[in-house]
Amino acid sequence: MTGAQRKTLQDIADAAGLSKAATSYALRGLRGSEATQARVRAIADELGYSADPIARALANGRSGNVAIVGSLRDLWRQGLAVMLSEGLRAQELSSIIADVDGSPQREAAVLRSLAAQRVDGIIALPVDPSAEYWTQVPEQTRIVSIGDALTARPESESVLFDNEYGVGTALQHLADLGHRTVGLLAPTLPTTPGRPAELLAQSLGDSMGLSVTVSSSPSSVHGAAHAASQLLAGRERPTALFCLGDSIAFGAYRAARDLGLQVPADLSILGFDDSELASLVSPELTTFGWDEQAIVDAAVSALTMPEGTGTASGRVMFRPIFIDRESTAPPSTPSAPSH
Amino acid sequence: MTGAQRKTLQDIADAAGLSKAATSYALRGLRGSEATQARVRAIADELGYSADPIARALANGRSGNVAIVGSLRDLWRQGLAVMLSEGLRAQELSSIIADVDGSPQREAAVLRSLAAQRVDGIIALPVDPSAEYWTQVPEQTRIVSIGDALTARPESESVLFDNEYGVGTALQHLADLGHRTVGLLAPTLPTTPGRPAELLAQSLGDSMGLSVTVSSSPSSVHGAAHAASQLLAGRERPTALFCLGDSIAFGAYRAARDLGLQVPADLSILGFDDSELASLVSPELTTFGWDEQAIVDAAVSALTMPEGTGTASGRVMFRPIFIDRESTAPPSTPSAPSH
DNA sequence: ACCCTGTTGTGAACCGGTTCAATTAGTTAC
DNA sequence: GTAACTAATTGAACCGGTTCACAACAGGGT
Repeated sequence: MTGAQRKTLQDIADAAGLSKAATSYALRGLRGSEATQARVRAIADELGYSADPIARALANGRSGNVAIVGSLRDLWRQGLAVMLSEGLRAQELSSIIADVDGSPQREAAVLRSLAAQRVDGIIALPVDPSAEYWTQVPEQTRIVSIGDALTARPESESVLFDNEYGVGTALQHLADLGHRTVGLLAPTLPTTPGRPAELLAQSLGDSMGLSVTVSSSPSSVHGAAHAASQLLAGRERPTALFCLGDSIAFGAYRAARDLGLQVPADLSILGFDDSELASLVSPELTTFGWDEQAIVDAAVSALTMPEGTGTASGRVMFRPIFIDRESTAPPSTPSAPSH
Repeated sequence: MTGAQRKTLQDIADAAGLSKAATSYALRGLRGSEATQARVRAIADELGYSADPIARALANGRSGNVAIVGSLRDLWRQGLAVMLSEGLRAQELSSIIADVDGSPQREAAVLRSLAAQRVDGIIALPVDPSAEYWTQVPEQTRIVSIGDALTARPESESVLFDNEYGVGTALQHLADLGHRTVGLLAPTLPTTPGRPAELLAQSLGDSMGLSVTVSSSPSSVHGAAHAASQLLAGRERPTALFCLGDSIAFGAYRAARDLGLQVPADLSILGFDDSELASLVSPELTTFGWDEQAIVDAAVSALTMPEGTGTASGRVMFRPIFIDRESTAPPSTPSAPSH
């Protein structure tokens, strides 16, 4: 039934008694009288015409598809990737999702292969934001990075997270509850030198009189459980755990359960990146959420925005939203003075 | 630094002292002597040439990108979508992910808009597999559907799930434990008439002497909690709940907790679609898992496979894998005879 | 009338590949 | 030595749009 041949620009031109050129201009409203434009437009959608994106892409040099690259291991990023793809689709852009699985080597490789694909934009959830390889992609390919700015590419735009605010409120919350020693579980991000969040936590903790022990953990529930139990097995057991990622927090729950610790009575757990499951586990996880849709919109519009519009600095910052649920409480034993 | 202009086919031709045509053939190994082919190939990658996918697409009429459409609400499908996108990328195919959010109307609309995009393949996780609108997409666009075959498009290939086996093992497991009345929570899928799983459960349950009450539930944790508590509030409270989807199962946990029921002592819960979180909740969820990678590979190869290769029927079937954890147990009170 | 400017419309070239039909070179056969 | 056939190579057309440079024509001003 769908046997009708695709209509081409020439078909419309013929039907309108105009040249290809005039028709092309008219359809895009670039030239010709109002009357002609309307007439051509009418004919076009009467015949069910729509321009072939491929031909158009070839002619004007842009492919119309962008890549979403980064480490998509955890649920949060995975969801974000899907939302981004959706958001781009709304702008008539196709997307390629490339999971680099947490490895800078793969990230570099993917970037290289992307060059051949002629993507005309990249949204990155960078594994290694300070890597040099980000300069390998041609300058005219716009890059928007989410989470961290690309140090090697200062002209690229970024959507940042206000970690200072997040870490600050988290530690303040714990300090207010009376905790004195807290453990911080940060995701393992290979090569990235100087993780801002950890450093922030150390200095902010200091100023609040908290002793913060930092430990890194894979983003998987199992890996995190392992990392958490090691942290809890230390001689000065922290009374609260601040987990940079809900998956890690879930791992911490498991570790607590394995060690026979009650949450939040014996151990407070604080998450990050509110997931749908956060309110499911028992006790419900106190965590930080994001306005994901806003983040996606910001990233998409940063990518599609004409040159240098928007914020002067080329960066937008989002604040996490504190969601106080049930997994934090004052420490049961007032943090003993050393031993 | 990356200032070098893109190499075009003509550049290679010049460097090799051949015509554009000869070069094109040689690069693809379609014509010319072995020697020439090798030489051209060498020159090409010495100059760092790679064919522009857009120009190629225009010339041979296929766009090289496929769409992944369907309801991507739950974590499982979301993860699958990302894996599919990855799998397609490995075959040099870009993908467009379109979430239709569970609405057949949106599904129809998305399909319509996809036609304009000239996708040359679709992988569907159909909301309404029996809808007529699947015939709207041109026949030459290959469709692979996952989960349900498209009744309106018998020629399309499908990757199916062996529900009979899954439901059978699930009910058998519950029957063996001594349960007599079980509730089935199936996801709400609007318009889909005659949900096979429900029917299956009814008849299989009959043959095992089980009384199965079917109820539908949204796939979100909250919605499911609501649906579950309604089911549990019925006068003949089931002693076990079989949830078609882990998210629903998590909702059931929450409902049980709200009602003060112990899992699995007072209520057994059985999930479906093993998620990473299944082993996290307490007690760990007994559920069914899938070999997702195999499913993805099957779908991708069904899409890329040349005409009519593969299974004669055009369908592959996967069996869920039973994962026995902690959330099922014999019913505490032997299922009372009515009241 | 005449020049100037501004708008509408046009043919042709172009984007970067693929493919057809025709030409040229290279073998083998008699 | 030449007919006969196969393999290598090529120019030109094509895919379906966009864009440039220029022609045709309108109205305004003096």
